[in-house]
Amino acid sequence: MLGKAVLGLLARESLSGYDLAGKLRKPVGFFWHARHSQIYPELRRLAEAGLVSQRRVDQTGRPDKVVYSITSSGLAVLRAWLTGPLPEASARDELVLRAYSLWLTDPESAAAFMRDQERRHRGRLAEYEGYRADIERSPEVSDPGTPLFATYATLVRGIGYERELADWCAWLADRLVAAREG
Amino acid sequence: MLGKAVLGLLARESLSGYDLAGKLRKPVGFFWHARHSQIYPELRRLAEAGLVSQRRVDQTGRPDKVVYSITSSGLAVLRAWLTGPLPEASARDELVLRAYSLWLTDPESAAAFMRDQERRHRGRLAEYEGYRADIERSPEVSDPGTPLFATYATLVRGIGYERELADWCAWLADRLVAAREG
DNA sequence: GGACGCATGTAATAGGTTACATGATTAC
DNA sequence: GTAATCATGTAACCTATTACATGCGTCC
Repeated sequence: MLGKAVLGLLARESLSGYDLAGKLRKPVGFFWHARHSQIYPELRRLAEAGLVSQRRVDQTGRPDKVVYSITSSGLAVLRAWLTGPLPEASARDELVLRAYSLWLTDPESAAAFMRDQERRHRGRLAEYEGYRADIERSPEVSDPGTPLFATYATLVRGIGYERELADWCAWLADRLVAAREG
Repeated sequence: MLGKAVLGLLARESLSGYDLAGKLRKPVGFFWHARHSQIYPELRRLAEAGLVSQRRVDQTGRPDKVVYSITSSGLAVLRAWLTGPLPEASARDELVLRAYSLWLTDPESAAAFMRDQERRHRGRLAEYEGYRADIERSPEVSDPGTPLFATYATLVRGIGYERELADWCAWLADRLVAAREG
């Protein structure tokens, strides 16, 4: 899976391991991330499998680097994966897991906690809305053949996700205290 | 994290490892799952830490079993965790990762794929709506001090999640083909 | 001289999946 | 007999996180 994330980035532009690590620090497509300690070994594997090629780039004023490019065989692998069978997603969410045991705490603390989480996700939502305002100015967002279209699609998902989550936090916080008063 | 899921279940009722594995086969609270190979070692760790106690139950007509109960110290750990600091959730979603590279495929295949995913999530949504109809009949859902309240909260999150995801799939599929026609 | 960014790696540990393994009882 | 459910475990493998490690160049 990490390999596909890396190939997806390299299909857009050639990058060094360092650049890839930078992009994958914040989740790519808002739903995948990785650290450099994972990326360098993965690049070696991809290179050994012939899915990426490497090119040494000598630099002055900063350390030399190795730039990776996707190969035609890498592109083929990526394309085949895109619309292939998708295994059951195993959703894991610590926040919801906590909610499952929230009946053990006093409703006030629980509501305060959920309000705090709501704030967090509203913040991320606002950030994403900002990206959207920017990205929508480009006419390319309407063209499914452009990377920007795909980035936009993942951004819209990110916005929907954060909004739904924030709304749920608010709903739960309300319900926790409403029961007290009602 | 798995330990908290197990404690959360044992806070509701005492269970054997087998029972726990059964409950965790389908995600508990709709957002956490595990397999028996993970659960048995975890129970041993929890027992060693004094967070659960074990009791041998002899059975006739079926194999004997070991039933685990949460201890007061286990309850304390669970309560402390509930509203404690929540580390940044690292969202990982293969479907959205694929969307990030969907510009590489022809829009028709991509749209068909997304429609298929939409169907999948609408199905799960319908299933969850069914649970909700059932659960809402009980007056306990309004009482934050009951496990049912907490279960209901996670169910509502599951419904929101699936609906948002299905809507996004439909939106993306529309946009992929709309561009062709428009 | 020290902090920061560029650039790349390895090692230890933790978490999770798949597969291997056993053995009892019940239902067909 | 044979498949399914109850019941419990281990081992190999893969993935991911945290920490350790190095070294260059620039900016203050």
